Amino acid sequence: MSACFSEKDIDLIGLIYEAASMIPSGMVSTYGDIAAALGDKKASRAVGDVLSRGERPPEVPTHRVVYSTGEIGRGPAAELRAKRLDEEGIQLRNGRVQGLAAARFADFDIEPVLVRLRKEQDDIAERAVLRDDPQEPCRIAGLDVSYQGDDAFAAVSIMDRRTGEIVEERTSRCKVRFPYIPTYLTYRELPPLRSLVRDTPGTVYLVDGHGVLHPRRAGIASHIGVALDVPTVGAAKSLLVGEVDDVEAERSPIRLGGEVAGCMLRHGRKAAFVSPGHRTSLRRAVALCSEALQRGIPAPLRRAHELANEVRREAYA
DNA sequence: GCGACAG
DNA sequence: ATCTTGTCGC
Repeated sequence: MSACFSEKDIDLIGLIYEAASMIPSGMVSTYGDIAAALGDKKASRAVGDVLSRGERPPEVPTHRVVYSTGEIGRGPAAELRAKRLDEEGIQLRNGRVQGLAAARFADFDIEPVLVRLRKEQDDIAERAVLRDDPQEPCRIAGLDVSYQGDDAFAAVSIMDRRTGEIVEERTSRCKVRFPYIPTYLTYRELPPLRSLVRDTPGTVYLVDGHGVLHPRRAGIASHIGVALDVPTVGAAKSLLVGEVDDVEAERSPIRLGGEVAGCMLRHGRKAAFVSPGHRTSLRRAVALCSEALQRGIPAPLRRAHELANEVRREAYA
């Protein structure tokens, strides 16, 4: 059907390695340079995270990537980096690259993949249906992911709406190939979650993240809903975009772009930020989360979170 | 010191 | 999200 959703999962971590490997000896780049080459300078922190991780291939010249100030950081790792840069003819002084402009490499021959992903999100937003399915949901599923380095452990926990009992649970495990980047959460968590989502009539999926409360109105709940064609609701623990009308209230509308896009459900200090994902109205999204709310978190989400943590701990015991 | 954008 | 000891509170 829609070919744009069946493309292979993006290996952004591999692309970051590729980009860093393009920096010639004797030159340096900044984390922001690589992020910009990949299509979004906002991803510079993620680039830094990936290049600092212990799991990276040893041949990747991570020492050639520095802060925008030219600084290389402090500590034992920086000592080694300074040594390698010195061997390559880079002048350092007080832990900072001298003449950064002259030694700077930014001509990366690589696809700005994040630009393409933003376009895909725009497409998801256009396809998202913010009206209720005719059928009233009888089961509420919760989806969550936990991590151990680049190992992802996902879980789904399905609650019967009448009895409140958990009637089905499954888990999955896979390697992560996309770092956490705000507004691109889908590309990190969809791969581990995909196999847990079934198109079962009467089941609505609560996702740990936002629906339309997203800069492009395409948060992970919207994305999963449209891509896998299931009803979804976003329920996040903190806000990404939008403004809460009354933070003090137990329940308050959240405005985005001049309209009410979501709702805050507060329970003491904790709050759930709810927004529709797909095939669900804001009204129903709030009703579902509200009735399942347990200490500030919808029960199926809490259970999925616990389950994902359990399998992760078992795997690393 | 300011900004601080889900997990 | 994860890293982590003790600490605060019900």
